Amino acid sequence: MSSQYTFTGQFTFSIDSKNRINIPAPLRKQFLTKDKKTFVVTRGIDKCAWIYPINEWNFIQNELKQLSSLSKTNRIFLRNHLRHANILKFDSQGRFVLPQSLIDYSAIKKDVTIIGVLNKIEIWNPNLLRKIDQSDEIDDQSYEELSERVNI
Amino acid sequence: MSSQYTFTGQFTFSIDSKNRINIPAPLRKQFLTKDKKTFVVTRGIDKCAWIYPINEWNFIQNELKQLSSLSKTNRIFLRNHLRHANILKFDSQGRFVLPQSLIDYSAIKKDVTIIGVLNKIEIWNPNLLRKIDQSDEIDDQSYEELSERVNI
DNA sequence: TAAGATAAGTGGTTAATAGTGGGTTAATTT
DNA sequence: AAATTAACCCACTATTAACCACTTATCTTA
Repeated sequence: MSSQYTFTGQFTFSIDSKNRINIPAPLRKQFLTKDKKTFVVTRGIDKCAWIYPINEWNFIQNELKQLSSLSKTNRIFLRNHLRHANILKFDSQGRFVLPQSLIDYSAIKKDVTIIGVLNKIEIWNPNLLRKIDQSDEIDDQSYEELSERVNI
Repeated sequence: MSSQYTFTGQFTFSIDSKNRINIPAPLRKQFLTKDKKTFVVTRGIDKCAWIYPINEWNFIQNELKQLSSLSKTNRIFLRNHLRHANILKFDSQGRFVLPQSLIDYSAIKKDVTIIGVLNKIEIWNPNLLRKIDQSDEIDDQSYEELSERVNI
């Protein structure tokens, strides 16, 4: 079963003196109906924070349970993805406080860029994202491979 | 399954002081019956904006959901295709506001040329489109290749 | 073909919502 | 018990969305 969430779009907001971040209204709306206001923030694979709605996270946890801890790669992967996961809610204004460890990991200062990526939301330092934009171009070979799996 | 939409034709309209663009009536009619007034505007591959009716976009989204974020190529691809996608509705007059980021990307000033391209609609800066017209001629070889796949 | 009626394109005003900032109290923690 | 953190509340401003109004074009019908 695929995700019921369809986060899209990009927004640039600011983080305030109490480390609160506002979730853009278009994204926030999807939370209110489906699983109230609970979600999980954790480390992204890139240098950003990932936000999953709680029932999306539950689904991912089930996927992770399939991985045997006999494999070293699996052990490392599991550890790093679970230890930084924080279960949070947002306040009556639609904001949440981003844990200090994730602020550090994502190198977030004053402004944040928030991106909807279907089943999750990414929180970035705008400058870092811009750098990634320029360096992480997809080469033709990768596009060729993608084209065999995705038809858009 | 091929698309149910058949957008065709070219129209030149103006964008107003509030960044609103009117969808030409002939194109607009196809929205009203099939999926109300919701659609997605995003970056075209060329320097223009693309509009997809929402259920057309849902089809694309389902394809994208197949891609795992463990792959770096997939992450980049997903991010860059979803971040510029805005889910919008048009107002009671049949207009919508084009997000600033897409105005910049498409270099749109005062006038816009709106083109129907089967399952999507393109929004262009008229001058840019004219330039493309002149430079982007299809050579004979490419036509030969096309002829093997499309019978018109 | 002329006149009325309808629809289409454009413009502006008002009301609601979203983003941001801060303060006060309750709850933890040390 | 003091200090730090979290929850809750209120408030200001800017942006956005809903609403109304006018002009031009197109269609209909006598």
